[in-house]
Amino acid sequence: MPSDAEPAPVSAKTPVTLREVAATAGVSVATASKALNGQGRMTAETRERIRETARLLGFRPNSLAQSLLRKRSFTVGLLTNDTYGRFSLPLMAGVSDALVDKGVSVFLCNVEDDQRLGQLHVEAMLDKRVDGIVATGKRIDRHLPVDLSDLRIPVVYAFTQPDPGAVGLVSDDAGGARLAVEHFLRLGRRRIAHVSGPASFAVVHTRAEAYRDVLKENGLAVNEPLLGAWSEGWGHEAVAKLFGSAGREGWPDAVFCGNDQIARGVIDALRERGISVPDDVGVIGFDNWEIVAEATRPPLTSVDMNLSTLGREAGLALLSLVDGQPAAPGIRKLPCRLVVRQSCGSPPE
Amino acid sequence: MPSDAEPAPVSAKTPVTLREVAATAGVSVATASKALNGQGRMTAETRERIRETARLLGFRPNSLAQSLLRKRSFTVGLLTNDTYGRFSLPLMAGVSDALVDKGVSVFLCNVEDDQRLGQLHVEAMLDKRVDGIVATGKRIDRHLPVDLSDLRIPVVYAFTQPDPGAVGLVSDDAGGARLAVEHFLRLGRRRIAHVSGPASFAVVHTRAEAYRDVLKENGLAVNEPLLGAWSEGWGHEAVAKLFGSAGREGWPDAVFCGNDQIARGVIDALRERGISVPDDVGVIGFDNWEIVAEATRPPLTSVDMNLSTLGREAGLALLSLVDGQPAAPGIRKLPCRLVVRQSCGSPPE
DNA sequence: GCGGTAAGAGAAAACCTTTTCCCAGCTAAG
DNA sequence: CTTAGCTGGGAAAAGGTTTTCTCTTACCGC
Repeated sequence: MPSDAEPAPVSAKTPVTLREVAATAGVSVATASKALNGQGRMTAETRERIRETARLLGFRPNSLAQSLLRKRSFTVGLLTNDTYGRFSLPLMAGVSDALVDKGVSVFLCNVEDDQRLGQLHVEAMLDKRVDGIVATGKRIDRHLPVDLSDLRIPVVYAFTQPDPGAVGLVSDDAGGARLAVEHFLRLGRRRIAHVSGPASFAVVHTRAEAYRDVLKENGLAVNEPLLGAWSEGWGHEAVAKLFGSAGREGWPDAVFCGNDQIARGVIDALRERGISVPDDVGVIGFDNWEIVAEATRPPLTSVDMNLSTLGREAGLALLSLVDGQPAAPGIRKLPCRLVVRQSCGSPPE
Repeated sequence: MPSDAEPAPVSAKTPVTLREVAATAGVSVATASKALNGQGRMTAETRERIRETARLLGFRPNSLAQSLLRKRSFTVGLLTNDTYGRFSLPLMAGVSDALVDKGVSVFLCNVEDDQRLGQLHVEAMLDKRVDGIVATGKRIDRHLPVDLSDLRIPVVYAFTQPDPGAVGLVSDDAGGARLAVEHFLRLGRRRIAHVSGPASFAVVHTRAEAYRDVLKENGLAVNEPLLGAWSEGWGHEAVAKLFGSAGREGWPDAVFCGNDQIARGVIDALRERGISVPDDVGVIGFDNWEIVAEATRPPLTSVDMNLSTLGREAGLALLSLVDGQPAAPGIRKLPCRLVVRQSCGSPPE
């Protein structure tokens, strides 16, 4: 059979089964299976011949059959209530990236804040025998609208409130805030204000606390943080409060903002008042939302929560749990990083 | 056995099989299967007894086994190269929403622009026997870095360039642009400018064409569209070009922008020049990116591409393809809608 | 030449469900 | 009483793979 090197029919109309490979190679399915998996004992030639046959036929094992037998589906579920938000995006991508290399696929499950939807998705995942679940959300201090506490499969929580005794990963918000305030200090700024979001968010207090701590540690006066909304509008208002009164000498020379939108509002408001950023006042944001941070004038220095890494770590943690490695329960905090742009000025040489 | 109504052990440590249900109910697995699926013939009591047993035991059929037999996995893949972007988000959510009700789960596959990653994901999906694939991207005029043209499963393209002869869904950009320009006309504006993104994008030309058409149809002068970047910065520059020269009488009284970021730049730049929006100039954006549109001062009227609906339609189209309904190949355009805020003023009573 | 051993390969069970076919028992008609 | 027809339910195959067990053959040392 002088066949010219025919390419593997990678997209044959009907999938080729192990049975066919075995028949073509003239062996039993058992032998074929072992040859392809590197199991069992056989002559090197036999093994190679079978492998070659499989390659030629474009054989790909049916995952469903494998999963059924191995009790391992190489599939995990990703539960989120923030499908439209920007936090879960890098997180989801991180999870997916970490897992695709190991042959694990990810089910995307958007539950909004709907109990029924959550139940529906969890049941669908369980039926499909996912190996584990990553639960993620838009707020560190809120639960997803589903109960994952008593499942027979491992669950990892990322950027959402974990059940007690579970494995959780969150960003180190306190550390992130520290990064920002200490950056200001290194640049010689001393009158540092903090403008943040609503008091109902846990991160607002975590960051505010860290802000106070750093100032105290350095013997500086602590201004009570201004809490409001996560919006540009609040940034404008906050500037009015901070820079409205009295003489220049009472004004802050730095504003640490709870997110990038507030920071944007602050920068715009300062410009409208003729106050220069970064010459008169330095500004740092939080989230490092590039599309905002790069559009402010000047571009905004901001704290990045490394959500993509967080997702990646969550994926890996889940995987090792699935493999039976016992993971230390509790919340693990992953460091943030400061992305320096031009809203703080340069350090004195 | 006076058992108190014990709740179904919904999360038993090991899944209950049909075999166990059958044994408990004292029938064969065949009968049990038929009872639960409403197939076969048996006394109503038998059927009910089996169902009750299954409920009590918390039986849930193993999807893997079902899929293997039925050759239908109730699983589809969602391929995207825009995991970080905001276009695919609502789209993905739409797809997922449309399918979860039918018991279909969605694999999230982020391929970036990486051929290898694309190949990897497609093979993983094929191995897992997905019933079909939705391909989506960040640009209507670009291909994903994978070849889906010769798969044995149906593929639907949404918001990305489809292969010839395939089913594709995109937003009606021309219609969207029309919506914007005609809105201006209804408000009595006559000197309408168009500021858009880079010429390398197909949508830029589609929208510009529609812009010209509407003006011509109404016997108005057509200003050549200003093409630049998708950024706020370009919005500022464009304002300098449009409003820098000559006397007020040459200025536009409306600017239709290619996206919301440009629109934001335009609005900010106009304010800095003391030109009032909407009194002197109306502004309309494109994309209806709420976080931007609601932060402009005044809030931005914008064209929404209904991406969520697009995703939903794509999901449903794929499903009917999977069910063997032949779908008309070619590109289907879904209408946009205009979301009116305050950047254009009110219509004359 | 014989017992022992190891290599090479296959048969069959297992995973869990669905579906087709068949059987036993009963009723009613002839 | 025989036969046809129906009813309720079970046996078994199918789906594709992995794995354990078993079998055959050949080789080695004595």
